[in-house]
Amino acid sequence: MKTKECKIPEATIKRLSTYINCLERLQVENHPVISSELLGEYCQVSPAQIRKDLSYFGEFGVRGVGYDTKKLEAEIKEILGLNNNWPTCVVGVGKLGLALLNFALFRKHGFSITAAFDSDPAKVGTELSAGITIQPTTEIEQTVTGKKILIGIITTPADAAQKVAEQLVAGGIQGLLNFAPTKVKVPEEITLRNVSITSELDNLAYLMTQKRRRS
Amino acid sequence: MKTKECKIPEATIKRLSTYINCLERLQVENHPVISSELLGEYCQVSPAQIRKDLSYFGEFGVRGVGYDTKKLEAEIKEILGLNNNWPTCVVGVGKLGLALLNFALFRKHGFSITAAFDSDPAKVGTELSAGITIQPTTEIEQTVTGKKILIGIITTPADAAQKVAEQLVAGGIQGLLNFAPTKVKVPEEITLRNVSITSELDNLAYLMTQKRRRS
DNA sequence: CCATCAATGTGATAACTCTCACAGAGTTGT
DNA sequence: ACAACTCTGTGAGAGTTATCACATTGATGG
Ligand SMILES: NC(=O)c1ccc[n+]([C@@H]2O[C@H](COP(=O)([O-])OP(=O)(O)OC[C@H]3O[C@@H](n4cnc5c(N)ncnc54)[C@H](O)[C@@H]3O)[C@@H](O)[C@H]2O)c1
Ligand SMILES: NC(=O)c1ccc[n+]([C@@H]2O[C@H](COP(=O)([O-])OP(=O)(O)OC[C@H]3O[C@@H](n4cnc5c(N)ncnc54)[C@H](O)[C@@H]3O)[C@@H](O)[C@H]2O)c1
Repeated sequence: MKTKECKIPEATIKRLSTYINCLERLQVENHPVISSELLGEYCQVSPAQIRKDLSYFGEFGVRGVGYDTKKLEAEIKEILGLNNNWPTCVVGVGKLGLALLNFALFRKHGFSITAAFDSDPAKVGTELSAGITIQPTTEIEQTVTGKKILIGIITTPADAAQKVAEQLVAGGIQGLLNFAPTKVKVPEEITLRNVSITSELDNLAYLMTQKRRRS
Repeated sequence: MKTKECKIPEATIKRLSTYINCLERLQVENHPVISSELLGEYCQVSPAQIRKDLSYFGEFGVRGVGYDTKKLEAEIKEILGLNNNWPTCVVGVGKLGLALLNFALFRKHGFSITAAFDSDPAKVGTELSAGITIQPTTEIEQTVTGKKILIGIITTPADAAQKVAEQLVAGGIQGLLNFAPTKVKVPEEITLRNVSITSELDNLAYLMTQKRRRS
């Protein structure tokens, strides 16, 4: 795998992630090989876009034939770093945190959730399905350090997010995925992504409103 | 509110949604007025970007002063169409579906979830907190039509997503938010957004891998 | 072994999005 | 009433991302 340049569009990375899901399904459906044309139809991306996305990282297809689904999936996982094992923890075991804790696809992408934290005394001590016990937030720092956890998922209410982020950073976390509807601030060396599910719905409402106004 | 042109960047819409959350917090923290500079710091967007985003839709600030937080929030909600009431339903009341059903921020943005469906006979009939009872999927079409539901949220496993989408469309749905890791196909007149939480984590892994390789 | 064919990989180009710098509107103080 | 000042709104330009068209490559079959 060669990485020609450092300027890969963020949108490309997002698409690579969806290609994986398509490729997995294609294998189940007995397609050992697929063209960019057909893959594009599957995941609703133009064929040229797919080829361009892949060309940033190397040549993975066979001209005149297409891509080996199994091999391409492995290559993309390598590109994204999903062939590593990423020790991950969840802070805030509420409705959303519980959903994420039980989300099977995460494990398939290399993320293994090895700890869960909550501030609610009633929840602390609860053993979750995966053999993980909910720990108090006071143990965040030492557990993250001790278990060498690299990724932290924040699913606490908004007003707790900043403090939780700081505790995770103190423990030596390297990446944070924040679901709380507030932007947390962390040192520059920490990789941070804020996820806003609400904005997806808002966007839907906007598009629908546009259509309505136009007609 | 004037809409000068039709070509609003998607990124702008996404940011408008986050501005709302910031503006709400600013009001609670007793800031009746805010400059683009400070708002930018709050939601980690450059001041120029904020002004440009807003300028697509009109003039909302007072020169030399800034923006009225309360008024601006209302304006943005109007722009996004969040001042309407959006009757919404959830299909697939699993871990994620339940989290979304109980998510308070949705209601604040104008989305009122008025029905929930699941194919699991053990779940059908369960009364959820909001006074909503889980209905069988066979009732999707008639309920969507009867309750004039406009938005459908799909949180079923991937292999059920397409069929569910078709049932919702048959009932007259206008917008779909799909959380299943597969792209569903619907008629052009339906507004569709696919949400991929996995790709957010994948993206995080990619960024972290980049940093690691660089050093 | 060569001709034919299908689908990739990519440079050029078009489209889109963000950043910058500043003119000018409105406020505040004298 | 006027001057000094602050922060908005925006055109112009830089930078980024997607699309297009086609030359190129490797497979396939006679
Ligand atoms: N539920 C959703 O569908 C959804 C969607 C998008 C974003 N979010 C956001 O995700 C977060 C969690 O949502 P939820 O619906 O799961 O809420 P929830 O109330 O069900 O869960 C929050 C959990 O965080 C715990 N908590 C509170 N303070 C804490 C602290 N300081 N340290 C550790 N844990 C703490 C609570 O005990 C609770 O278990 C919220 O910020 C919400 O806005 C939720
Ligand atoms: N859990 C997460 O954190 C998460 C994150 C991102 C995406 N997703 C996706 O969201 C979807 C749901 O995830 P989950 O964790 O809630 O799974 P889940 O298994 O907890 O829930 C799925 C629910 O869908 C119901 N269902 C199955 N077939 C159905 C059908 N044909 N019609 C109606 N309902 C049906 C099931 O009975 C179940 O209640 C999956 O596609 C998953 O990939 C989940």
